[in-house]
Amino acid sequence: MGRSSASARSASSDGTTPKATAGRLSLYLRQLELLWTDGRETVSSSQLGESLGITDAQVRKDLAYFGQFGYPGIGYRVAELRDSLKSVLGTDRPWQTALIGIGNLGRALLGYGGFRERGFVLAALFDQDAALVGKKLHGMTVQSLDELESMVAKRNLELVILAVPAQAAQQVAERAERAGITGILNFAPTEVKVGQGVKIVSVDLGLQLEQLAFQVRHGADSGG
Amino acid sequence: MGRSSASARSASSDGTTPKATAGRLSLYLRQLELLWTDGRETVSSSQLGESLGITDAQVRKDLAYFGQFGYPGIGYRVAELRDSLKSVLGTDRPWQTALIGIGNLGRALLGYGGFRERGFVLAALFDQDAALVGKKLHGMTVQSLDELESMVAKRNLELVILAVPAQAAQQVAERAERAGITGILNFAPTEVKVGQGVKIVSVDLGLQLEQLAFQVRHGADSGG
DNA sequence: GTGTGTGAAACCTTTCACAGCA
DNA sequence: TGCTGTGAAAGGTTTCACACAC
Repeated sequence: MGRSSASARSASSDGTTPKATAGRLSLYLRQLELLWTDGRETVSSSQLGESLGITDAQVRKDLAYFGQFGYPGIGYRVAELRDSLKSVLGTDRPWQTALIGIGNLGRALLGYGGFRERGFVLAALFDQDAALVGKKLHGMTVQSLDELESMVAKRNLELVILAVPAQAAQQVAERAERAGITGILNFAPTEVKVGQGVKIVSVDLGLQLEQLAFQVRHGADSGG
Repeated sequence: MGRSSASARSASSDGTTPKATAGRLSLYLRQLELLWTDGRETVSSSQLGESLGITDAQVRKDLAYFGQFGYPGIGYRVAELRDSLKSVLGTDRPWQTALIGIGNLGRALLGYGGFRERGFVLAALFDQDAALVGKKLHGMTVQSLDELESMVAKRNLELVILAVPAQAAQQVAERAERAGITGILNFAPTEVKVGQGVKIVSVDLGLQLEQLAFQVRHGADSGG
């Protein structure tokens, strides 16, 4: 392929990113942030992969889907690759995000700094419980779900973190979809279906513990 | 292979369960619990897969790794398959579990009913912060990490839910390992390394949002 | 007819190995 | 020398398609 001799070129690829590769990009980025705070200037594919249990060839293949970031004989420039990956992942600009469901988990997520750090701005809080509506948490007022539609417009909300009970999840997700949301991070332990225009990532905490139990029972290699 | 004509036989397979299959077993189980509460007696592989976006052949292959659970012409008996999967996953008996790190996230996990429901018993709470030690939460007293070793013995603790800050995660994980823990569910947004005898499953919440952003940006199919 | 269990084919992912560049 | 980018080989996973059972 034609390579540019100067600085690396990031691209959205041809729309064909292997699923498995996408999942590792975030890991690389997390590691690069760490290297950067440690003052590292460059890193090789084997060094980058080592701490994550990923082979050097795998790292190079993954990155190659998005452009030519490396320098033969040198490796990758930490700051440059970090910025490129942010751009690929879409976190080079902030994402306006709503939190729906202000129960135990919702409140914890509200206090979790990791979202803002990665470019996600919690811009609105919603709950169906009238007893919660109007309460102030972390400088924001909990609103009724009835205000979802108007707030999507007003605050340009794009993503929703769904922390409602399983029985309510599908219904609320559909409402968010109609309101124009494009992505849902679902914490409810149930399958949620939405149209093609909305992406969903689900995190079922109980399910993760179950997976751990399975690995402990059978001697599955976790890669250490 | 030789089949028994009577009821299905569950097995730990030959130790070779495809990684991908293991990840789906929990989904099947979750769906089966739902079907069971709905009063369904039997379910076919296509019905079971449909709601999860999984093909019928895939469902049959996955289940076949662990035995012959199905009845030709009928499908699978819901209650029987549910019990078999619980046995395969190891959640047919309770797992004694400790929660380490009683911050925002830790407290939320403490209030989350999904763990106990699936067979995980929170049997001890630990935190390094002296200001928290001695406090009572959900009927349990927060203990100093110094008591971890004795509590592992006293309460037969097997798993740890690690909800500590990233900087502390590695150190605490090693301590849990030395104490005899066999599995760690890690919520700290960092790589944690332990010996072969300890399994780790990591859940990085920020990373999940990043994956969602990536899917929204590029038009990745989430399977709907 | 319905629906499982399973070889074989198709597809996807990872590893290997090496040309080429600094 | 050190290291990337990448075809080709190896390994794993999913889908197909059908014999067999109820």
